[in-house]
Amino acid sequence: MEKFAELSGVSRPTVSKYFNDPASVRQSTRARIEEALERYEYTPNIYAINQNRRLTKTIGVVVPYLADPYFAEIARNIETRCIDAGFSPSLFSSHGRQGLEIEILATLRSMKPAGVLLAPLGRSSNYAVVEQFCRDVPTVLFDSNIDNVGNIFVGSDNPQFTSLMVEYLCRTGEPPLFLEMEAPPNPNARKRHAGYVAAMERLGHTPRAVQIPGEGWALEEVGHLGGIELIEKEDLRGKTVLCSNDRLAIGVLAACYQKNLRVGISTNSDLRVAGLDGHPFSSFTCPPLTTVTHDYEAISERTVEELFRLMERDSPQGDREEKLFEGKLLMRESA
Amino acid sequence: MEKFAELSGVSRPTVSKYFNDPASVRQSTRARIEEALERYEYTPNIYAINQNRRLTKTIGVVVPYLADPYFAEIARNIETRCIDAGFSPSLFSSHGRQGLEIEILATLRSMKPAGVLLAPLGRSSNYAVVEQFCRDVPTVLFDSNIDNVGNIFVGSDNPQFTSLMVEYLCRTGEPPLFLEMEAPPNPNARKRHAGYVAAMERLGHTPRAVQIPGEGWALEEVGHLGGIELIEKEDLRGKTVLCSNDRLAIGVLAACYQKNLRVGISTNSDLRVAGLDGHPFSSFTCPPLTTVTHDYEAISERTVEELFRLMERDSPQGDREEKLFEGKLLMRESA
DNA sequence: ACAAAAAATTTGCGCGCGTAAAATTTCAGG
DNA sequence: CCTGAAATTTTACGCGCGCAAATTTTTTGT
Repeated sequence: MEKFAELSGVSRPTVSKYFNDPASVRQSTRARIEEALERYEYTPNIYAINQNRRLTKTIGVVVPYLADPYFAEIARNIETRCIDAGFSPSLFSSHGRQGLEIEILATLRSMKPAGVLLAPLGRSSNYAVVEQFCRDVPTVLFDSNIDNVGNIFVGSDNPQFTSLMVEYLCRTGEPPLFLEMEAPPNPNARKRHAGYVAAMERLGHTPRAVQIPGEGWALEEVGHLGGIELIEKEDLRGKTVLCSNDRLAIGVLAACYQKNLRVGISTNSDLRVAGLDGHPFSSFTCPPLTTVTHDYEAISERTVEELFRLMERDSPQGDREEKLFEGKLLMRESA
Repeated sequence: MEKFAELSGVSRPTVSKYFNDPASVRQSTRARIEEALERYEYTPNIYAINQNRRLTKTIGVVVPYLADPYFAEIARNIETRCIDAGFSPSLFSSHGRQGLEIEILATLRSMKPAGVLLAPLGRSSNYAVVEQFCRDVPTVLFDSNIDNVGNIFVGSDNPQFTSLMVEYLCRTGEPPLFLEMEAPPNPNARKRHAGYVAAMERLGHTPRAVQIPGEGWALEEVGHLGGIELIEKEDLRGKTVLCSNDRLAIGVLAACYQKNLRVGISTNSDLRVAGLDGHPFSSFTCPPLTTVTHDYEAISERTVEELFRLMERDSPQGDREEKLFEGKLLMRESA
């Protein structure tokens, strides 16, 4: 950079200024630098830059499980927005492991990121670690809320999801039973459960939640095995099964197929199956899955937006905020 | 670090050595450092480290489209291996865009990574850029091969995939027609096509490949629309459809369902549908998808292994190597 | 037990840049 | 044309560390 500054005929700090904000130098010097830039090609060393800057231009993005299409889609969306805003997103997946999440937060901390978008593991997050992290680094929590942690949470209104679906299902047929994992990796499951119970009671029905065994993120498999087991134990014909999420539902659809049960709303079907999430591939199941979808665009937009707002005001002021987005019912053929 | 070294009673460079490799200092000094570490908590500044090291401990991982479950799965696998080997993987997705891939490679270049695992866009990669990158940075290409670029490629033997499947399909029923995209985002499609034609001819059948319109990475949708169109144009009953990949097949399954065609090997089915890839969710389709699966474990293991080998020998020596893994037939119910 | 070799540690140096303060240039107003 | 404030550029310094060479300590061979 020293040499490059010489070649362009200005001092090194001026060149430094230029790279931080080309508009901060006089038009004439800017022209000189840009001209030299074309002739000598030079790229500032990001490590030297980041070492000296108090805050970098990096934005950390952490999701609990990147091989889940829902998070893959959200991450893709968020990444694009960060890039467009002139930041360099740095993507991490906790792979469902608490230890990794802690490590990632430590790494992130040392990266001095301008901000972090964190979808925590939730139930299996280390509360104290996440809490302290949010206190030190401008962080927007998304997808999974953790009570009283961080300044802001952006996500979906999970009870509303279930409520919406329950109302629809009750209006159009048999009240649903609720299928969920015994130990769901994602804490939203709890809220969906609560939403289910509330909605059923509001409508004058008796809620019935079925817990199926299994843990981890292989949700389709859990749904499949649990579905098989349920079908063998109980005649599901005429009934309606609302799954805690689309991936479980996909597994249940597979189980129904295997057990020769026709799923759908048509008169010659045996039962209805519905999911929650608006999984990217949910419209290609057989039959296409009726579900409540997140507003992916809105959530990722708002998440990024709120982070930028948080980054600007350096004071960790004010009340904790929660921005919840409602889901939209996708009526398809499975229920 | 200066202060910390004082507190632990050794010189700063010794502490530096300790952090680079705890085994490189004497047992007694190591104990002193670790003791001090517990009392004063100190983390080296990664930026300062990376600025001064000629090569960092970073390993770049680039995939063309992270929201594709296949890449998500591979990336997850690879990341884990890198972490276990003591490196910090840095994950990037090109999101299917050439411009982004170029940017990512530029970023990566400035990150001085110890090595890079690159699954290029393929057809729409900028040949010159990728080629030069592989020349400058130890890089293992995977998934998509680019002729004569880089020192090594690790991937699947695509012609063998198709060949294996065609043989199976011909042995057990009607010879398949081949369904593929007009403009597939992934170059492996070409090899699968070639493998299909070769296998069919070898078996004495007339190959027939059907190109369906569409581009980009929304493969299920492309398969779905293309499937619908095909079904409307032609009676598929009694036939066998081999799709260029599982995601297309999932779309085709949806199309069949919608058009009231029963897919499967059972006698009361209308047609058979098969895919290629061993998509993570392919066993949960209705019916479960018959496919040829990549050896995910072996590929990711080998990919990482070869990178480490490449990193050790600094000379960019020798012939270009290609490590191809055979696929395994997964006989399920769809074909 | 002693010299030579090997291993570990320390000294000295510089990496490439941001940033505050000082020096310079530019520009408006009279 | 001159003065002073504002905008811009330069000077001076230090960030936190890796690395090579020099020094010290430990190990090895006889």
